[in-house]
Amino acid sequence: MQKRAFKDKIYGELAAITRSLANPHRLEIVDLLAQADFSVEQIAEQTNLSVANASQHLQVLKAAQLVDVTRQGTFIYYRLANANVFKAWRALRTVAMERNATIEKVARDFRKPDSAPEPVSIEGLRRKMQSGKVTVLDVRPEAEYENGHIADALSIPIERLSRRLKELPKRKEIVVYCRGPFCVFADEAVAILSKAGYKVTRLEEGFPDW
Amino acid sequence: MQKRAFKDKIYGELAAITRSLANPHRLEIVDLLAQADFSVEQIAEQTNLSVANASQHLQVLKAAQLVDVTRQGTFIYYRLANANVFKAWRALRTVAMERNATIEKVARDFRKPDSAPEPVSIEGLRRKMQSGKVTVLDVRPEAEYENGHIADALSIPIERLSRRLKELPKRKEIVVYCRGPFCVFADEAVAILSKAGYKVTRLEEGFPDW
DNA sequence: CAGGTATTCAATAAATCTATTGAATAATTG
DNA sequence: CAATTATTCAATAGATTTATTGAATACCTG
Repeated sequence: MQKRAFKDKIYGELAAITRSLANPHRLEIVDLLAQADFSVEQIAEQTNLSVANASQHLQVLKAAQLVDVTRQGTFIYYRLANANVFKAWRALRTVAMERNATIEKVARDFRKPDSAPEPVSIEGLRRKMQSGKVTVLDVRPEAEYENGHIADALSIPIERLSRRLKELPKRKEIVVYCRGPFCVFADEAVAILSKAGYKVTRLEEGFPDW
Repeated sequence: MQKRAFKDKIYGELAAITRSLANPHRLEIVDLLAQADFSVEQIAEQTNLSVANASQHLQVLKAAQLVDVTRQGTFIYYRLANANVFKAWRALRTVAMERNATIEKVARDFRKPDSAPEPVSIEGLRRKMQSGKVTVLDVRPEAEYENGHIADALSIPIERLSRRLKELPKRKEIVVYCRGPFCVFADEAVAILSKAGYKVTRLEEGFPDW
């Protein structure tokens, strides 16, 4: 094989994999699958896609071998093929957040109305946890918490938070986390909790980053 | 802004940046720019593109803010915007090499005819260097060597290697490196040197990875 | 400022990607 | 086995991406 043909082949394959990620819905799906396994229907619901359309996008990811499937009865569960897929997603996310002013602006504007406090970084949370003066709260759906969570974190899914406030100690500071920097569960939790008089911030990133 | 509109905006921007990488030529350009700055003409030459076409691809990367430019006289030099762009490229490369059997196969087939020895990893080279029994050889063009190289590496651009063999000590093992895992300069060097009786292997990855 | 060189722009046709729709398939339940 | 449910497939129209071509622009040299 000639040198040029070799390179065309290699970069062509590389681009094919990259293209399989280069779509808003598929990126959202990858971000979701970083939490846990989900069925096609669940994925469609979470991402506001029709089931057929979600399925098509999942086929694209599967063809690129970025996701794996397991059948359980009539349900087919999708998951990320491995941790490197998450790392690639995160590397793209990092570049995008850093290079693209729109993303930061949109995120800030979305959160501003709640006059939210500055999010805490992963490093910051580690320090707070070592000093022991913090309650860590996971507001993702229970299944995702069970699939993995920050050690000693409490689980109160966001939609039940208002009714379960009394489970949270009033004295300690609370740090809430959810799926990732683009997940709004933690923002909603911060709004609810600060209104209820808690000292609360959100973790900047999400559990998979942790 | 509604939750769905927020997500559509965020993932849309993310996908736009990902799309700017999702093309074989643009990936090759990013891989090249990881070495040093290059003018449009140089980029076009290295990647076998017409100048106009290379320019268009560079515009796409520039619009995504993945590259920066400097004008020097009539030349315009492009460079990667920062190290995170290289990290994103590498994360994609890692996933692709791991998930896509074609890439490994093509790379192996291309190298096999030379009955090349197994490449050494970055870790492996570090160990060899500590024991001091290795000559490290950089076969990239001189400008790239000058832009940055492995400490104590010799520089002999691949096209001059055959004529400058006497500069290399015969006794020590040689490890050659070049631009990256898809760069064939190191493979050519291994072929030349092993034919000349040297004990030689290539570094699996390239200088930017180091 | 005229001529030359490096780069970008603009227009276009071919190829590829996307969402939608409705039908087909595969496993489970009764 | 028929009915049900979850998922995939197939066809298609509209949108986007790409390479090519030739012209336009920006800067340098003399």
